[in-house]
Amino acid sequence: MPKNDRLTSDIVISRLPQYLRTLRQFRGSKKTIISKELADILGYTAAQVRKDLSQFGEFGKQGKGYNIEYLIEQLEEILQINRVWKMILIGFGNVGHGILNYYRTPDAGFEIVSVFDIDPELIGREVHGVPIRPMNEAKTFIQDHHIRIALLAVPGSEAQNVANQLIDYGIKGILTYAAQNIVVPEGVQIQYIDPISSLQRITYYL
Amino acid sequence: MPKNDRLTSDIVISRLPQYLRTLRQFRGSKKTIISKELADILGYTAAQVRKDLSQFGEFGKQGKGYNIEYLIEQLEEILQINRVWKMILIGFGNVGHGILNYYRTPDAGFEIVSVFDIDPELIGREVHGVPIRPMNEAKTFIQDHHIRIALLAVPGSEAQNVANQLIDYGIKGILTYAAQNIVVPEGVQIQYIDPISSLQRITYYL
DNA sequence: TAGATTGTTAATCGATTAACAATC
DNA sequence: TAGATTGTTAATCGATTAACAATC
Repeated sequence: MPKNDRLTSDIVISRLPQYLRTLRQFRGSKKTIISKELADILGYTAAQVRKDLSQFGEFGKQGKGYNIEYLIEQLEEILQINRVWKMILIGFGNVGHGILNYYRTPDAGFEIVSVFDIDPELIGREVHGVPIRPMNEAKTFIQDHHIRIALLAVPGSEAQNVANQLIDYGIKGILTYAAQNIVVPEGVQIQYIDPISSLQRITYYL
Repeated sequence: MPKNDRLTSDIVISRLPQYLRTLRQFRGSKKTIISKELADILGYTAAQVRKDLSQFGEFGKQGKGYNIEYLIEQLEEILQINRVWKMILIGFGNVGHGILNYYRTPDAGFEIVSVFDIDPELIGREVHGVPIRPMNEAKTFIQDHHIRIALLAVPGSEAQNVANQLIDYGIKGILTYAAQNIVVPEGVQIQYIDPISSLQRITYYL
């Protein structure tokens, strides 16, 4: 039972997946890890690691550190990834195609169960076992399968419109690959994958 | 001449690409934009937009706002993207394939000029006009073509090793798609594209 | 000129870190 | 038990925001 009361800031949440990823690397090779180790690998301070984790419970043991298996379990529960999330992918152009490929390794607990597009050429096809359906079936599909998460790979000019539709159909989380800001109502989560912005951050320093 | 003396924090830099992207959307439709508009679209405050921009110069006019074309130019200069950056892509599995597709639209000032892989099946092929070369030619290629940026799409277990090599060969900026932390020396920039972490941030709130 | 909005200062807010008592 | 490391408090640091004089 996390003691998080939504007082936890988003910046703390954004570090949890990093802790989890690092812990998984050590899984098997040893049993416990101390805050300083975790911190050094990720470039944080030991105090910050302990502070972040302490927001959700007391997972460590004084003098010993954190049990890796146990902390992984706890983080998976906090992040709600101790199950498989079924997602839909909207748009099957260059980007969408790449995304579908990316998620073929389903180890991560996220699975694309259907693609949607408006191109009649694509509709009805099946790629890597995932069917491509027409956009106008999205509403029914989302509702019938209780889909909460959508991956957006449509042209930037369409992104906001499509997002609005999806939210209307019941989608609560959107991961968009369109380099376009999307405004979402309270209670809907949006995350951006924007390699160009990342590259621009790199070139600034070169 | 930016008055930035490396006192500018990375968090400010990370917002510049967002400002730029938003400005480009408005390009054509109007001549000027005020800080409040820019802020509202991105979910910031007007004060923050003005403060961020003021770190680099006085780009606005009291009573008028910012000339969009001019501000775009300035941001492009600050971010050093008023030219085309030639990049190499390391690894041509599922992920690498998707990445190559992604950068086929070369409007953004970033271009993949060569792919490198170790798979003999792939080496020698050419995809979308981009040749796939053996890893052992990377050093010469990087040095001959003065490549500064590499996209990394190798298995997580290889990421650190390959990054070390690339840095040794002269690479100064790495955008990695591997879900693995990479330690780089001072002066080398690293950015992570990690959709799984982004999804985990989403599921936390669901 | 009057109105609007910038650039910047000072105040506030929040996040990070240092330090240490608690305890494994 | 002695040594190590946690969880947490208090101090510090840095980022955001409010407010306003300067000025287009």
